[in-house]
Amino acid sequence: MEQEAIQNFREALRRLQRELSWQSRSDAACCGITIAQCYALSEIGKHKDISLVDLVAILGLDASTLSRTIENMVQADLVRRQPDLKDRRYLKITLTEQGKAVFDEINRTSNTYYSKILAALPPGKQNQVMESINLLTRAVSGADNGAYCREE
Amino acid sequence: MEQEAIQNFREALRRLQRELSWQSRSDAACCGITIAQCYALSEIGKHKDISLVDLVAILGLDASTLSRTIENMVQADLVRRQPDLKDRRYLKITLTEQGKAVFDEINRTSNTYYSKILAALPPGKQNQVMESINLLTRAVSGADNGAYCREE
DNA sequence: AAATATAGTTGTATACTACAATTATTGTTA
DNA sequence: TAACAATAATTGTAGTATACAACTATATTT
Repeated sequence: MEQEAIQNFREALRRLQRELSWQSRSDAACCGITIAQCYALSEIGKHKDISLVDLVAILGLDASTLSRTIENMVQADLVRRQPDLKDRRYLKITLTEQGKAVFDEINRTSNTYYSKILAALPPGKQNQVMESINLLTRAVSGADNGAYCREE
Repeated sequence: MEQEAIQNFREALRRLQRELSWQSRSDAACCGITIAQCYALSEIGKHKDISLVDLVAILGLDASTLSRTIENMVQADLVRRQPDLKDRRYLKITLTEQGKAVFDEINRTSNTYYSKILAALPPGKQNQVMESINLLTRAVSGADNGAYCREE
């Protein structure tokens, strides 16, 4: 494979990554919450009722990290924590009314934002870009991450 | 625009973002440095000689944040800080020998990694994906971020 | 020469993150 | 059934990231 093509590919992905992370930061900041909270909130909102350990699996964080994030969100009256009566080791994490409001707000502003991006693409390219994103995601997640590190 | 297409687009981008950020973390972790250091190191390596304020502009961070990151990298013997004799307000930040070694290491493993991703794309789709990434980056950076926030 | 601007550092505060150890609950097995 | 093992969650500890505000040193402008 040509080195130059790889370099370009790498640079292009990094640029995209930077733009997207910038967007994420704005996304959260605009709703008065942090990024970590925004991600957690989105997942909780999608599931209505989720345990900490399941959330950990989705978000790829340590349980202790997420436990504290949730604690902060409880303090901020965004989510509730209730023991699961069927198995009292588990929690049922749910959105409060205010949490739902923020969730809706995020969805609304995000949709507005992403529709703008779609509209900013050259006409007739939306489908191609959409397909490419999915192809790329598959390729990235399928790449052998284990072999990426070298032994020390 | 159809709500569903927007939702799919948003979800797809978030998935991609998650995969990419995971990769970045591995990338850095494999070289024994942090992500923030990895980004800084890459830019310093590309420029050979750069001031803190220029680095701030590229990375989009606060000067105080980056000042401390650089301080840590000096402690780790990855970079050097020298006053610019032409204008003694500026620093010349350069890579040490060890910093160069890490820089090369990052480039080597990154190129290996990205070539794997390219190879994992369906044959004949590489160009389309590459084009799409660039189109997308332009669209994202061009989207009116200022109007994204609502007044409080 | 004084006022202003710029580059960088330091003080302070908050958040994110993970690993290790701990508690409470449930499941397994002897 | 009683001891042991596994699981869910929290807390202790510590490093890093981050930004805003205040500060020092140098350079530019008026």
